[in-house]
Amino acid sequence: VRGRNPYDGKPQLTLRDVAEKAHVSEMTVSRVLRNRGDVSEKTRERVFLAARELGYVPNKIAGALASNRVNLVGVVIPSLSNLVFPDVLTGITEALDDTPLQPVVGATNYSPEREEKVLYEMLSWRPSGVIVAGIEHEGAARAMLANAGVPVVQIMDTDGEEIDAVVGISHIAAGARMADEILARGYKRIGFLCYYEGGSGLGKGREMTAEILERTPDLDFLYYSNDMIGAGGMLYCLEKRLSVPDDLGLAGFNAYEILDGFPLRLATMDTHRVAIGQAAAKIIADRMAGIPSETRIELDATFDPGGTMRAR
Amino acid sequence: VRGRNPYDGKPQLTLRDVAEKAHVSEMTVSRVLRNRGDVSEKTRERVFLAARELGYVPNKIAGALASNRVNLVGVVIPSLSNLVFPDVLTGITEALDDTPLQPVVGATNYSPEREEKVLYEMLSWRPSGVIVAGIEHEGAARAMLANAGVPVVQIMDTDGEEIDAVVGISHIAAGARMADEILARGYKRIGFLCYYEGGSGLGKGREMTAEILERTPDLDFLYYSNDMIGAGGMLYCLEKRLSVPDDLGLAGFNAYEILDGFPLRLATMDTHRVAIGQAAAKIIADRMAGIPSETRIELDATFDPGGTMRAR
DNA sequence: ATGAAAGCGCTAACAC
DNA sequence: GTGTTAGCGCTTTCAT
Repeated sequence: VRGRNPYDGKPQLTLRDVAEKAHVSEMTVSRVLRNRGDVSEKTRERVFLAARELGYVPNKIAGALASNRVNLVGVVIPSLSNLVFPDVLTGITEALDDTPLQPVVGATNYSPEREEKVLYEMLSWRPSGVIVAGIEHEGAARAMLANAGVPVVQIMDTDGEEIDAVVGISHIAAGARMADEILARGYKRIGFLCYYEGGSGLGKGREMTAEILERTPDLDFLYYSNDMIGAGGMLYCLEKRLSVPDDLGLAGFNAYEILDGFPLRLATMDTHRVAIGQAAAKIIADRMAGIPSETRIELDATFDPGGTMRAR
Repeated sequence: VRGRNPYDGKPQLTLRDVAEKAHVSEMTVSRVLRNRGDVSEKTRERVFLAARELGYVPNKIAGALASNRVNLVGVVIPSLSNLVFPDVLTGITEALDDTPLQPVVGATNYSPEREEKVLYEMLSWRPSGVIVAGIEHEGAARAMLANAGVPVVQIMDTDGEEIDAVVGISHIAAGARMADEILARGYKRIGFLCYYEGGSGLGKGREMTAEILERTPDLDFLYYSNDMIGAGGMLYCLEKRLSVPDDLGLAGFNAYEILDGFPLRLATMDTHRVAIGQAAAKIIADRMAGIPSETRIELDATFDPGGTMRAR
């Protein structure tokens, strides 16, 4: 009588099926399968056997509705193609690994409208918490997060006002630190190259570097908005036999591990993305466990001069 | 009386709340919010207004339980850090974008035990379909997939027996094709370097290349199991001023876009990962729509000699 | 065009 | 240690 998935051939197995086979009540089966409450070793074994023989897979939808508990953590990030975010996810996964919580990822493709939609979808599954990239949320997105009724951790950037909790680095401070280092090493004419990756970062880095050096040949430092375009620039400079780091210094941002193995190590700021993911996930796990937690964790980006900045 | 998420302060808004505010039945609200059935324009507006003013977010858990319909597609892949899989996901997302289906990703970290667990978790949410990387599933994983009762699409490799449907390339054929090309270009002493990425592929490629050339200096071709270690090897060879591609040819596998911008374009096979994702997702979407679909889609990997193989 | 009733599969609470 | 009961918030079905 009731709706069934159009594709579905056989009806799904329920607790009742297992209960009948094991000659116990549904409740006992439920207890065994969740390791909850006291069940005698004998019944426990009978139930496990029955469940295994039938190939029973519990229905989490029903369980979640009944218990009002959904052990999912929504993670809303711009993109999986940007190397930054898989790193964050690694940290989140690690931190959640010894909890019952599981991450569920949604990508916004850097579009605020899409972010709103993804958030709405996420929240409609009533997750135990939400981790969302960025601190500048406004309008509907901010309202949804503020009214989510679950822990909300904004990550990556701490320069702004958090809705609930925030974990990240101050990009302003990180930029200032890099500027200090550049000046302290005696570079004077500094170019800044900024590109939000869509296609190949390396190729774009080459292009942009060629262009800026043509336009302004007397620059003695190039600061790139991320390591990938920075690495492209580096390859270009090496090919043109420019003297790096003496006549021309280079620096990127993020410390991508993927670039280990390049001819020169690019100067960069390590933004500790794995640690950010870990800390964010820990906040949610702690809140679920009733442990009070920080609402603002500001990590320090770590400067690394690599081989593309001269000594100070 | 009933359980509530321990973190939950305020009770969640229900259809009932919206219904009361709009002076209609829950049923009417449900119809309006799902665009289902005939509702007069006037009530429709009243309902939307009430829902918006309250900030109502529907509870998908309840909806899914009642309708036995979950518009999620489980995607089980080894890792998000391996560049291959974000590409596949891009394709999946694209293909699902104009359907009600949404992808949900689980990572196995190349561990069969973890894959089993991830699959079990996925299936317990009763998704509309499953896309899983790899065709060699055995034991519990195979049984779960075979009995899932929903479309199952195995992706990447087609060399094996599919459970339900399969989309990918024949890695055997791709390897044979590359071998043909290597031989046709007159290379004679061929080394094969294989590494499943964990850390930096580039660095590993350098190391392995140094090692194999030391051990066997008279090789005239190096075939890498993937582009990333191949690119590392290429950087090493260029630094050592080896004559590529004349004295030493190089080839990788996968055609990573991220490498565009390297000094030389590495010879490779394009494995069409985005297309694989698209086709896999389309199979599931079609099945949901009742459209019969292929159960075996074998794409041809495309050979690209790049700049690291001499002419034939 | 709208409403009433039943129930999806499971779990919290309580009884025994 | 085990069973009984009620009900989570929604959608299906059927009645009006």
